[in-house]
Amino acid sequence: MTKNDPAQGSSRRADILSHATEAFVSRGYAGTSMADLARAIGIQKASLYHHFPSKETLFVACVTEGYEGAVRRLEVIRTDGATTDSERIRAAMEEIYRINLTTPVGRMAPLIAEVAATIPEIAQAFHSGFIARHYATVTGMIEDGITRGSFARVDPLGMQHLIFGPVITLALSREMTASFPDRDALYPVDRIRETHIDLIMRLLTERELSDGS
Amino acid sequence: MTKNDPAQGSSRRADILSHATEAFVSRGYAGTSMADLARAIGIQKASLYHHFPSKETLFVACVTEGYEGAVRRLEVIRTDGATTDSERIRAAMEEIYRINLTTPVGRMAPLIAEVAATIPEIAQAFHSGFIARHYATVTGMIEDGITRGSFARVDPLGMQHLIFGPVITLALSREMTASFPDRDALYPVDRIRETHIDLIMRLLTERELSDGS
DNA sequence: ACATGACACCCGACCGTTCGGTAGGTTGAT
DNA sequence: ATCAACCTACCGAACGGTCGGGTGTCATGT
Repeated sequence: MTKNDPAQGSSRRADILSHATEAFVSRGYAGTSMADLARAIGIQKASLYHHFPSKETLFVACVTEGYEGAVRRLEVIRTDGATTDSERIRAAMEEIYRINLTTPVGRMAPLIAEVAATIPEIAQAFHSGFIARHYATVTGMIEDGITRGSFARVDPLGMQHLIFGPVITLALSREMTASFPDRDALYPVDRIRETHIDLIMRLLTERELSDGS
Repeated sequence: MTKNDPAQGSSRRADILSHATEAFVSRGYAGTSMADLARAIGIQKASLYHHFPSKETLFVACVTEGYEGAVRRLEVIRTDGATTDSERIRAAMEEIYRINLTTPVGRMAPLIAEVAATIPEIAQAFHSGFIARHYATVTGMIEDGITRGSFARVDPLGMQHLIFGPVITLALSREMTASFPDRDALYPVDRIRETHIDLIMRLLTERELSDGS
């Protein structure tokens, strides 16, 4: 009958956000009900509405408050002057793998696509606040390397898709096969990541090749 | 009051499937209601249940009947003996772009991930029926090329992710930004595809490089 | 030291609406 | 006469959201 969490002050909000993010990411927006969510947290539905005025508001909070840290960590890697261009790209790619495979942020893209038609503002916010900044940071690192002569003159846009595409697709594939007993054999993260980084580094540091045809 | 479509015979089923696929793909499984779907098609909800006994059955039909043609077309490209290994890879990649960007099949992966927990059979079917066969075909083409000496000795698994990842992510990105006025400028399909193919061909046909470090 | 009231937090019960699904009848072609 | 195709009308359950009220905390006035 007493207050559930007297020692923690207002950690309820963060508790709700983490549970809601996990639920939205794994079951979709429409597939997540406020009643189920409240049950998972261990409070009543009306208490949920005390912290967030609507399901949509809760969802927007999950998305926007989820990516801030991830964006900043990648931007820090770019401005880290203590390493070489190649080492920075490698560190950035390892961070991108970490974000997309071990945090819910990387599994949010399908979620945004699902609600983009009904909540257009969320697609704009996610794209300008997370994706565009993520892409711009990596593209900037590549352009830095080209300017300094460390990298071959590749198309930064093409490289951007070659760097992010496999990671995001891998996160989606693992999400889709989460229940498979042989998931880790089908999608071995460490091997795929190392091979991926190796191939990207080859393209970035190769000497100019003669144009094929 | 007369029959709606007297000339078409039993095209209603195909009509339902195409409308349902589009709805599922753009609004998610839970976000698609049978009533809305019936309204979009122009029939009553009970008529929907005349053709499909349940929402889940309809969904499974959308998925399984959606990828058969796509898989076969790619397998035909592999066994086409009239072209070189490089031309086959190029043709396969163009077909992969076409499938993922102009048909609903390419946008189904997030959908499968959404329902994987509640309908486990669908994830298994989609993975073994579509993804695994798609991957195996491309991996096989690469191994063919390596065996014949046309390609460098790359890791087929790594190349597989480098080939499919950017395409699937591009389809997802364009889905997510469908309402943006500048979507085609943000994600210019033709330029991204050509650059992607070019980079893949470079990796496949490059002479052995000295190992960087 | 103590009463007081504002406040954050949470609850059980309930609202109107929509959900997936069903019952039973009508139509039109074979 | 039969039967696939389609209809109107309806069901119980679950949905997002609201209501009035209960409880513990804390700053304040006396």
